[in-house]
Amino acid sequence: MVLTKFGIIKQFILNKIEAGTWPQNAKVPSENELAEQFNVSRMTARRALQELTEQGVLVRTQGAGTFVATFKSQSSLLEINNIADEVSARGHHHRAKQIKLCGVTVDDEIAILLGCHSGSDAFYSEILHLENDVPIQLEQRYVNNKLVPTYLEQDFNEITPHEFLSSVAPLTEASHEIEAVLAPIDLCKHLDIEMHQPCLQVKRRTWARQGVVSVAILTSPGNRYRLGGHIKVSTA
Amino acid sequence: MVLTKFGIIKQFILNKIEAGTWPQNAKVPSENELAEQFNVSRMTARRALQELTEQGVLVRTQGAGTFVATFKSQSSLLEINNIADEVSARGHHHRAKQIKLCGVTVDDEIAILLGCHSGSDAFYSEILHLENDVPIQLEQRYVNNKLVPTYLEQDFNEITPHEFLSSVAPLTEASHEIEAVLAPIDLCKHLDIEMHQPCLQVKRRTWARQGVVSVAILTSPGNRYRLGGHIKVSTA
DNA sequence: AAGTGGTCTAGACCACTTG
DNA sequence: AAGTGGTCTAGACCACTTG
Repeated sequence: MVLTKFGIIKQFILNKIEAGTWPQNAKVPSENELAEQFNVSRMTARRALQELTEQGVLVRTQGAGTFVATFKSQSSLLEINNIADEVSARGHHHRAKQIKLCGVTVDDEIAILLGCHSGSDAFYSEILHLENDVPIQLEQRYVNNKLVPTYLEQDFNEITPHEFLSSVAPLTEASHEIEAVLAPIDLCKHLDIEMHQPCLQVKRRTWARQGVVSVAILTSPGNRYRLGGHIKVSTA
Repeated sequence: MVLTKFGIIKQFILNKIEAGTWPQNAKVPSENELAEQFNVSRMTARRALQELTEQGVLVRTQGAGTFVATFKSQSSLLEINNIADEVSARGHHHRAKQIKLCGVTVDDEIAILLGCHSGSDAFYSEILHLENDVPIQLEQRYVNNKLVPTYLEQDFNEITPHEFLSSVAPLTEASHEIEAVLAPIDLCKHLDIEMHQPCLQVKRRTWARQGVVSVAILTSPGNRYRLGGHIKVSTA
């Protein structure tokens, strides 16, 4: 892995904050100071500060400077994938049932999301998650077969795709879309619900360093599952 | 409002997508093409493409090009409240219609959420948000009458509750619960949907420094609204 | 081989905040 | 007045994908 210059500067800043050297509201070096210190152009130093600001780690004010944010915005969205832990945390029993595990030819939509070509091959898994033996989520997942060549050799009754993927290609990024939908009839059967029952559907794309690892479509009956989150806004 | 050059290019691209000229998966002009067309440097054209990619509007692949994304991220969780800005960002027209604005006696559930006693008084507003005159969200909001005594004097056809509340009691924290539900019949009427239509419902509690400011119940037709988000894990 | 996006430079001018 | 962040330029080299 080749490190970028702005990545090195980001890590430097994160380390200082992590170590407590720069506490909340502390002023961090200016673009010019970082540029000189790391012997890079101002634009490169700027990019490091900019990305940490977008991540909610820093707060910037024109004319005044760049500061460590007061609260770090946290999101439980990152943990959406980890339904096994979530169920366990409620003191309930989690079980996963592998419905499908195979290779597929990807269509246009999935190809773009996975960052591969339409018509190329990928792996596909379909897993039903149960909480105390009640179905709470159907996980349909397309996996990049180049990044995870051993995916089809797993037994997803024993380990969740999320756990397995985390072990071979640690998550670095994720994006989600959350929608309310009516599930198609085959999904209704798996989830043991009526067709008119609203479902929460999360489409999630996950990245590792090497690129897009997988695209998951998570469908849950509206009356058995909800998402929650708590966010603290960085304030001055 | 001073427009930036990259802002003009972003708007140009959004308009093309909006108009259907560039459908999903369509290739958009390259950095060099945009730079020439708008007579700007490549870095400026790049920034427009980059920001739209971060917003989930575009997808980029090195060597291949930039494409219109299949899933459009519509809203990040932090900005759930700010539906007016969100609609404007899509280049659409936002309008709000005040349906109710009154005092109420709170029941047990709302009392707990608002941090007051059951049977005490609070303010209540009901506002319908429209995007290009199509209803996209019904906002039911209970407001702490001690922290915001002037709430009933506002005209929420002119200013959104979020804008008003932000001006008098800046947001410091928020929590959400997201669910898929079937809307009760009166909500269906306001939203102009059939009763069997699944809806995305967000219950949001917001804090200012002084305490809980308000509890909002945001209900949107599943086919007209979705939530999106992108998270980066801190990495080098 | 040509085109694309990813990173980076060394400058510039500006609006803004601070002492 | 000096420093800061915000925007922008006109170049450069690279890794990667496509024909």
